[in-house]
Amino acid sequence: MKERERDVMFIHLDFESEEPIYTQLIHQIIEGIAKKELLPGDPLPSVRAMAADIGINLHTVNKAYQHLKQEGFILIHRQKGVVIHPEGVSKADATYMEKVKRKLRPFIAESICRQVSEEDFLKQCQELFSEFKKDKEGDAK
Amino acid sequence: MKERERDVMFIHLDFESEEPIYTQLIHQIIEGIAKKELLPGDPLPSVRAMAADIGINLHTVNKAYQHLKQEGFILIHRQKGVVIHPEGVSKADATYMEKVKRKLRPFIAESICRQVSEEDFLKQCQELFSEFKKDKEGDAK
DNA sequence: ACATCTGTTATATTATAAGTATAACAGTTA
DNA sequence: TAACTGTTATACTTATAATATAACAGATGT
Repeated sequence: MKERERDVMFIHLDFESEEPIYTQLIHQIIEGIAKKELLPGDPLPSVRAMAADIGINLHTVNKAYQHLKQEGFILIHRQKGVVIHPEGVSKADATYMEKVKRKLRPFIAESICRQVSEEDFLKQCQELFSEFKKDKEGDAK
Repeated sequence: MKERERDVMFIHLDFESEEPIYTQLIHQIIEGIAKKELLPGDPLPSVRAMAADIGINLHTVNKAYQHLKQEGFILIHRQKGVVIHPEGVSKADATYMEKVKRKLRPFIAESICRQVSEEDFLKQCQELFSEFKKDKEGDAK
């Protein structure tokens, strides 16, 4: 077991990573939603509880929550609590797709330099999609 | 014409972006290689010339060059100059593919939340691949 | 020989971002 | 009343990004 890592609930943080903690938190929660481990209306721990659980400062958690709120992933009721957006995340529009494309470009450029075929690259994407849909098997009943 | 932007040769920088300048430089050069605008053996401007052309500090350029050197995109001959790696960039291995997958995961997770179908996501990737191969038409002769 | 170019190294400064540490405020709930 | 909620404010440390000079050592061209 490595040192600077923390696992709490579905949250996995790597304190050694160069990726900021609050960004990791954001991604972990979005992954939870994508995997249907977090459903619309589900409550999230308070900023203090989450901070205490994973051993970081409450402001770092708050920063992540604010970002998630701004992008429509969660709702924050002033004195109630934090919940996954009950009406689901807003669907992708043209602006979002352009953002994705802009962020994807560097990876594809480097992959082309390294002779990764278009087929192999798409295969990686497909594997990731499969990974996220794996946990949806409970839908069968 | 916007203010804080600079276009020199194939290099396009956005000083308003939150993406660091040296990172933008790295990506622009890698894109140039991917598009075959920069071929193995082609010279790159000296750190001072490049810095003067795009109006930034030579250390910022040097930082980008060092990264590109470390990852095998360019060669730096001490008192000669900087050239695109004559023997091409090293091919992708399993480690690189894992890195790509790890970086891709957050985008796919968010896309799933926003109800982007696997097909639509793959289409975006295909469009990017097409974009990079567009400039390869000169191969016909 | 001399001046000019090359990458490299060193030092210093400014600005910004990340993360933490306390503290307090205003509502809610038990 | 006590314990909880998100929020705000202030202060501090650390790291990174970017700039500004300056100098060194080797190569090149005149």
